[in-house]
Amino acid sequence: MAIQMHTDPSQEPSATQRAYLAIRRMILVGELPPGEKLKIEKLRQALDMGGSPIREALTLLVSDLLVERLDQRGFRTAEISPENFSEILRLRCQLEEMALRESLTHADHVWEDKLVISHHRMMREPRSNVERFEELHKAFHVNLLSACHSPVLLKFCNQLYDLNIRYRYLAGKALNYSKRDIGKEHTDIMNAAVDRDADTACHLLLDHYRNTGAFLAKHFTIEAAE
Amino acid sequence: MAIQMHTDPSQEPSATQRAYLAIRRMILVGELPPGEKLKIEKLRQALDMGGSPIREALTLLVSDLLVERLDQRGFRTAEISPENFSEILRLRCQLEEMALRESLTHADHVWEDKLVISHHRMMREPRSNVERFEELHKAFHVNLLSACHSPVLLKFCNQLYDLNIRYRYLAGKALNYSKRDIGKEHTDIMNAAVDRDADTACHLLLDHYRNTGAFLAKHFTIEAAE
DNA sequence: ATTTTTCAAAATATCGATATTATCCAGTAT
DNA sequence: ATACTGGATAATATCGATATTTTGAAAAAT
Repeated sequence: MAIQMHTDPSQEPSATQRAYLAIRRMILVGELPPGEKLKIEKLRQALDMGGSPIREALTLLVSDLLVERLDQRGFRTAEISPENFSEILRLRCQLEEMALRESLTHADHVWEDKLVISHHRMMREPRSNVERFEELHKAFHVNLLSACHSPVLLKFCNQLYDLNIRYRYLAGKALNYSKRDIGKEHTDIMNAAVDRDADTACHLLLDHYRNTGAFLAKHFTIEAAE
Repeated sequence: MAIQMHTDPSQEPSATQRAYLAIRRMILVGELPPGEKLKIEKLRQALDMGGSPIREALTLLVSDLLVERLDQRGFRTAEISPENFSEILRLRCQLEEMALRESLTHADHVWEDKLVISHHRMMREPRSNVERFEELHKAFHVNLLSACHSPVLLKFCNQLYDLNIRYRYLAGKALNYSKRDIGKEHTDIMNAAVDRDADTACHLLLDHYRNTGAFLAKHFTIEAAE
């Protein structure tokens, strides 16, 4: 997360913060399609604020690789491509494996509790509420890595996670994930993690990512061929 | 780098660009010490421009982990710590190894020429001109990895490189690097890379980083104990 | 003495207006 | 027709001013 979060919920967020979260969401879920020009004036009106917080939010999104900045020519949402997708997947597997292994070596019972709770919440949420489910799904994966003592690595993983989730949204709801039992995959990962079995946990996690990746890649190539 | 560079040098850079480069430099070389409050008004006067480009530059620097943003309480330069330093070093070794191996598998003669040239320029530059030397030193290391087809990974490596260089500047000019022959280390790395000998090149590169790292870590602990 | 409250000074965040710069299209020349 | 040029239009980048918010210190209360 590029923005510092409030710990005090009574504080209402700054305009920049609101703009950041709103635009970020719109890009992730595909309301703002890849390559779309982001006109300050339009966003200004849509979010009902001045130009400064919009510009600042967009600048923050540049660092998340969700927005591109063209000097003197404004902002646009990041382009997508099969190469970019496979790069994200590859990097994600490598960095998350590092993070997961380190997380498991430091994992204590507080971590374990958080993990179990986030797993439970995710399993309870109906898949129909897509955005809410994705939120809980992300929370589960973040918690898995959360005992890793490397904030920079976690930041990278987080960024890559978001970039990947964007591709998942863009692929559309058409994703029934064929015959996979996603619930079981998560449960197995959690169990291996709770057992501190790093090899198994990493293996399961990366398979989980790669299976989804292969599925999405197929989807994109079909779409590109049409 | 977060900012889009101009390919056309006739264009003069935007105020934001100027501010970004200037402030970034000041942080890297230590003119703006760690944890320093970055007051818009002060920077505004120092760089002779309005507040907007300053804010935007600072926001870009947040993504580089060189500046921290505290919602409603402005900006400050990132703090340093021994933990942060060793994290940077560790991550750098892991990511640069990945990048170097991939770079070497794709390395062609254009890459090789660029590498040799940047090595030559670095070796010619007197160490007395610190900032200029560091620029060339960075160019050499960037070129080593430049054939890697993973822009995101390269971006990460670049960021980590800058974070590390900052620690080197902060440690001060007191660095004579004891008995090491830095020039030879670079030449050896280059030769292994030109031979496409990934194992040797990685080994030498990581030793190069770890030796400097150990040296700096010693320096920091001495300083912290004083 | 320590904590709490209050209030002024300082700094930030944001807005609206303006100066700059890019874009697009019509008109002209080839 | 096609390629270039000029100028109107739209969009961006930047500024200066204002509204909020934080900070720090003095006064009041425990």
